[in-house]
Amino acid sequence: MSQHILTAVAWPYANGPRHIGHVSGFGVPSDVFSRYQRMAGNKVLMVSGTDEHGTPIQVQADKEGVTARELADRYNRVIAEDLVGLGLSYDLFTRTTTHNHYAVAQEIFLGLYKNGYIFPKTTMGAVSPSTGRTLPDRYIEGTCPICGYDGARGDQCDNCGNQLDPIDLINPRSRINGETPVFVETEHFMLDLPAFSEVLGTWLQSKQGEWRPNVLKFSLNLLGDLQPRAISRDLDWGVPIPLDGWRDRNDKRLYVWFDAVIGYLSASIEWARRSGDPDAWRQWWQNPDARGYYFMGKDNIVFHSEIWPAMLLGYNGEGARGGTPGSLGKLALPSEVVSSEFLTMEGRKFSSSRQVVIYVRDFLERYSADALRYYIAVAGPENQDTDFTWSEFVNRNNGELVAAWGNLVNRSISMAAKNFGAIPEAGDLTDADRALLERSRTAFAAVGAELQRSRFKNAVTEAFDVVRDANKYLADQEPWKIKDDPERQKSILHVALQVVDDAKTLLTPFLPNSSNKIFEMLGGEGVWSGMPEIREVDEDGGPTYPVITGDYQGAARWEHRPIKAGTPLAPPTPLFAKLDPKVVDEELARLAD
RNA sequence: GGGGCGGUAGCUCAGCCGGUUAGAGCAUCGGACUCAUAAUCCGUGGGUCGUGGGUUCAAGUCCCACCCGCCCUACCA
Repeated sequence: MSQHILTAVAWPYANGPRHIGHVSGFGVPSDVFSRYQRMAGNKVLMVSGTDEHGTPIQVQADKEGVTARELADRYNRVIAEDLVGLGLSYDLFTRTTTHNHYAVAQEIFLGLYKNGYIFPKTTMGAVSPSTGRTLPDRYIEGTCPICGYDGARGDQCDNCGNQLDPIDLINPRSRINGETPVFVETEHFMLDLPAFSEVLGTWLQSKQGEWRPNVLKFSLNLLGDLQPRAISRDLDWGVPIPLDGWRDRNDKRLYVWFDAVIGYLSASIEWARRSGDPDAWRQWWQNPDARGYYFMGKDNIVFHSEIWPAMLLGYNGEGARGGTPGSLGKLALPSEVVSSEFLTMEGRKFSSSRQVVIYVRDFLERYSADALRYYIAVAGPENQDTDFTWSEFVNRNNGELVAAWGNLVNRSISMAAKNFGAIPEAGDLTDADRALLERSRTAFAAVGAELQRSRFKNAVTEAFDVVRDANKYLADQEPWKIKDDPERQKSILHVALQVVDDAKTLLTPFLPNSSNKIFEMLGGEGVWSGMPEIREVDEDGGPTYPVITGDYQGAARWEHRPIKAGTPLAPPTPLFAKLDPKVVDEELARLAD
């Protein structure tokens, strides 16, 4: 039965290029999942984009002497290129600075407002006297009034751990330019999260046994002390507040997190419009059989398991204050929040400022996308923080991708090509032949079940067990020794090639580039698993911007398919590049800079 | 300070509701083979499961305390 699957991928923040820690959290897992779901016959809509509003972007733009818009334009493109390079199959990767996104974000705000879940409140805020801009708590530091530590941040003292109010800091100063902030009254809009604690609790409880326990436990725990949360900011960079008297103010904008999570919906709507059927998005958001899977790193859990669901419930009129759905109609909550832990780098935290970082684009300049995808799938931070080391990367690449899998493909095709020039016919099968064929066939259900649950490590490990068994089979059968019995030799190579073909299917979600090559080597025509591309688009003739999209309706299906005897075979070229162990030292030297 | 997660072989990691001699891959060592990017296959050694208590016939697996690492606590996945 074909199902509608929304793959909602966390929106990368447009303040710099992506490093491999970022893509190990939201990128590769979401793509593996989506490719699998498409192969399984489901209708996948995979959306995301760059998150371009907020104070950090404004601050960095000021620092570089450009406008926030210019900075966002730059990194929107850089990030899109990073993600395309990895082969991430977004149906639409867009951005939050589109007219469409502004309109949808404002519609959600209005729906919540009309249903009584948003209310105004006057608070004291810190303002930078020279720029007139609000200073978020994090951008203020000073002496802690409790312990006397001098480097306390406005929201918390790192020394004694106490939560602080920036107005209490002794000698407060801006971390941006050192000046002393002034505190003024400012009016903001608050999202009434407590009005959702009961309905969120019921909803979360229903996910027991389905979600990863760490995500669920964390989310349930937050329900205890939900507080109203400000969803506006004193800033001129962001989505305007769509109320009379506010709309035209250039000093008030929606809080970046409020608008960013709406991106999942606005991107779905933009995709539908570009596809020619403006209502197509409803199949993923209003169809009771559709499922929505959200992929992110662990620091994002609260926004996806608490705030975004609360916003949807409020828009639907399903919080404690009741209400009616807004003009878009009732919207679906996440089915599952899939969160990754963090990747560390040679034992240290990723840090762009301290050069403890590997950018995706630098990585892809020297190594293949499949090599990185494989490493993240098999050794990534799925259940706990994990450490990326270059020696581990080289070992995995050389020992598993090249020696086990690449070599199996190469030796099988090479022998068959040399001896028969085509896929040979199978004669009578022995027990060993049947056992191996059975092995790869049953792997589809086993690997598929793991992928369905987002257990990528288990999935790729099981798929690789087939590869190991196939190498063992060849070692046992020794087809190179039985030159006097070409019929038997044909059978063995037919079986080996069949299992190679099955394994390439099993590995397609992880290694789409190399699986596409194997598909061609074995005589496949057309596209096996589609790859993404960047297209320049615009909105009603406005400025163009890049989006990631693609046609992913390839031939790939999650099933065994018989190879055709007689298909011509050419001598193969290696699939994966073997790495010289010296690259470990070279890469470590780069880090030490 | 509050909350969450983790600390298992040299390395990177699996171990669901507690149950026989704690697993995988890589690395080490020994052997076999030569179709293949010297790749493959077989065998071998290696861990008082962070520390200290407790519950139990039985604990890596439950409870308590502590140590260490990481995340969130109004914006670095």
